[in-house]
Amino acid sequence: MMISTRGRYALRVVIDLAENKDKNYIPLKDIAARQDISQKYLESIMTLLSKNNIVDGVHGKGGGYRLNREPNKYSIGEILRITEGSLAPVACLDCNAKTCQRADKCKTLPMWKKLGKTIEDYLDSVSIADLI
Amino acid sequence: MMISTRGRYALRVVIDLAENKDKNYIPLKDIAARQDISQKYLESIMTLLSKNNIVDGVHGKGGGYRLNREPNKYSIGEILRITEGSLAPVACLDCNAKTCQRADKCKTLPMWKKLGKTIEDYLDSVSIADLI
DNA sequence: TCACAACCTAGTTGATTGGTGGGTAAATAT
DNA sequence: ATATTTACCCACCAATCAACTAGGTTGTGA
Repeated sequence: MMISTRGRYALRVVIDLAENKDKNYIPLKDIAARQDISQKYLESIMTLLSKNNIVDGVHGKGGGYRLNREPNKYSIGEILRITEGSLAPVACLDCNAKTCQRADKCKTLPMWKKLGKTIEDYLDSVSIADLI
Repeated sequence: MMISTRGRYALRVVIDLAENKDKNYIPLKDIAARQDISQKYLESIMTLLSKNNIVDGVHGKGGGYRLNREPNKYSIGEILRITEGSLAPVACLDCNAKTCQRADKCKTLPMWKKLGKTIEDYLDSVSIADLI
């Protein structure tokens, strides 16, 4: 299992925001209700998305969240990389992994790298607009 | 992170056995030493591989493990599917997952399916012989 | 019958997942 | 002003899993 609920929920939220981008600033309560996801849990995900400039959040009455780009400007890969931390299929490929001392003679490393690139290429090639 | 040490170690063991397939029945002790992996931990992995007909194991003196096919007859996907249980990138795609009631209207499911197929296709296209 | 090696069962430790609870800060409506 | 609404922040928690470890049992060859 590679992608946890954090990443999957984040995608669903961004899609939800994209589908409602005419009415700007949507309160989290509405999204949580529509998507049937715990509002409290979504909060932590939205903070991540907000801090990483995926959405804009506005406090107070009439506030909520809004996309800051057109849906076709979001790739799935970008959102998942933020919420999942990394898309690497094995620990050895994680950017902040200490380099394995077997790396130079490792028979499997090139295969893992190619797998990783295959995954990233696919996820970067699909946009939120493609999913609506 | 998708592939754990179980799957990665399993691949390294099979590669090790493939590289030493002339001298048949190699004790786990030797493999563990060469690969610098805890012998005890490897035991549980080997039992999996043995039960799933990836290797043949023989008890007693002169015993050990041996591949039961040519290296090019093992795909990476087959070995990982056994050791990891599933290669599905999300829980929704796991074969023994209860089908989500949102599935029919889920905007992301087709994308996950395509990602899953991309991953499986790649891993099934590479054989152990390709890694030696 | 001894040594060797696979196989079996049952822990343990630490991290991660998927949350919950209880606030504070900012913006708007009244 | 004040109440209400909303994002945002911090700490905690239960369950699960990963990655081992310990100790024993069974089968095999010399």
